[in-house]
Amino acid sequence: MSVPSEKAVGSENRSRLSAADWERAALDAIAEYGLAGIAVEPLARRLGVTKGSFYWHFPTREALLKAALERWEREDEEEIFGPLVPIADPRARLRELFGRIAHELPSHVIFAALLKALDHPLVLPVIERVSQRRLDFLTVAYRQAGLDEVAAALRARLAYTAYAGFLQLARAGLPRISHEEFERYMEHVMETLLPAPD
Amino acid sequence: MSVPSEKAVGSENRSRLSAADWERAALDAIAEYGLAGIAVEPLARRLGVTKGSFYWHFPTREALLKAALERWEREDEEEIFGPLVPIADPRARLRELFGRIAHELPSHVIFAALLKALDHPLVLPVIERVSQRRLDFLTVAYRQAGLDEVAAALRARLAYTAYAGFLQLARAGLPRISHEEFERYMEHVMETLLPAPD
DNA sequence: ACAAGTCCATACGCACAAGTATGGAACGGC
DNA sequence: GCCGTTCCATACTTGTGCGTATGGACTTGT
Repeated sequence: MSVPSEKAVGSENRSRLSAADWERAALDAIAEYGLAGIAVEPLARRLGVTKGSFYWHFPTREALLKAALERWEREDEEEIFGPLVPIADPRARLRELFGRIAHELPSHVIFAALLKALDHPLVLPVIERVSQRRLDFLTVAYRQAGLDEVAAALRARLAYTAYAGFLQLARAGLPRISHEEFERYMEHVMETLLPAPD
Repeated sequence: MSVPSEKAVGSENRSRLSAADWERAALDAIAEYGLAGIAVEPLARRLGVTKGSFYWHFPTREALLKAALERWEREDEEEIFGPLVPIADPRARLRELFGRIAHELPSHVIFAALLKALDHPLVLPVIERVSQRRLDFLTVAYRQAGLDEVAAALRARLAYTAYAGFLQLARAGLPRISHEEFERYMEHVMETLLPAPD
C-alpha cells in the first residue's frame, strides 16, 4: 500500500502531530479563552511540543486561525444545522434549534467567542456567511409556519439577535438560570416568537 | 477663592490633564478599539503626552479601567435610562428605549464593547449590575403593560437578549440595514414583543 | 543500511506594552 | 521672587509573543 497505515483517525495519541491537530487545539483554545487564546507558544505547551513544530505545519499564526475558522464553519454547518433540516414541522425545527443552545455544545461556545471578535478581518466574513445562512434558515421556517414573506424576514432577524444575545449573556452577565427556569423561558420564547399553529 | 478658577468644565483645552481626561479618553478608546484599545502608551500619544503623565494620575492600567467603568456605569444610568423613567405609558417607554439603540450613542457603543469582554474580572460585575437594572426596568414596563409577573420577567429576558444581540450584530455580522428597514423592523419588534394595547 | 524527506527542539532577534526611577518644567501660595 | 507641590518627559527594566535560523532525531523508501 502506498498510503501510510495510520493517519485518518485523527489525533490518534501522542508522537507526531498533524495540521488538523493544531486546528482542533486552536478551536479548543478559542472556546476557552477567546480569540486571544490562540497563541503559538501556549498552544505548543498545551500540545506538549514547542513552536518549532507549529512553524513547520503553518507559515504564520494567521494561517492557523484561518484554517481553524474554515474547519469550524464546515463542522458547524454539518453538526448543528444539518440534523435540523430533515425535520418537517417548522415549529418543531425551530424548537429543536433553540433547545440546542442550552446544551453548551462546543460549536456554540466557539460561535459565541467569534461574536466577540467581529472586528478581526478573518472572523468577520465567516460570521457574515454563517449569519446569512442562519437568517435564511429561520426565514424559511417562519415562512413555512405561516408568516408572509416580509414578516418572516423580520421575525427571523428578531429571533437571530435574541439567539446571539442569549448565547452572549448566558454564560456570564445575567443571573444563572436553572434547568426548569430555562424550560419555562423556552416555552415563553416559542409562544412569543412563533405564530399560533392556526 | 481657595478653589482654582478653572477646573469644572472638563477637558478645557490643552495644557495639564486631569484623571477625568484620562477616563474619558479610555472610554473613547473602548468604543473604538474595544477593551484592548485601553493601553497606556497609545492613549498617551492620543492625548499628546507621554506615559509619565499617566502614572502620576493612576497607579496602574487596571486602576484606569476601573475608574472608566465606574464613570460609564454612572453616566449610562443618567443619560440613557434616566430620561426614560418619566415616560408614563410603558409602551411608549419601551419604544423609546428600543428606538435609541439605532442612534449609535457612545454609551451604547461602549456597552457593546463591554459585552465582548465579559471574561474580564473588572467588566463582569459592571455588566451584571447593569443587566439586572435593565431587566428590572423591562420587567416593570411589561408588568405595567398588562403582563402578569411571570410573563413580564420572561418577556423582559427575551427583550434584553434581543437588545444585546442586535447591538452586537448591528455594526458588523449582519447585512447593513437602511433607515426605513430599521423602522419596519422596529415596528415588527414592537408588535411581537409587546402585548396588544387591549 | 543509507539517503531523503518529515517533524521537532533550541537559540536567537524583534516589536510592543507595563511599570519604575529620576530629573525637570510649570504652577501655586506667600 | 522664592519655594514647594503638581504635573510630565526620558530612559530604563521586564515580560511576552511572533517569527527565523539551524541542527538533530525519527520515519520511509529502496
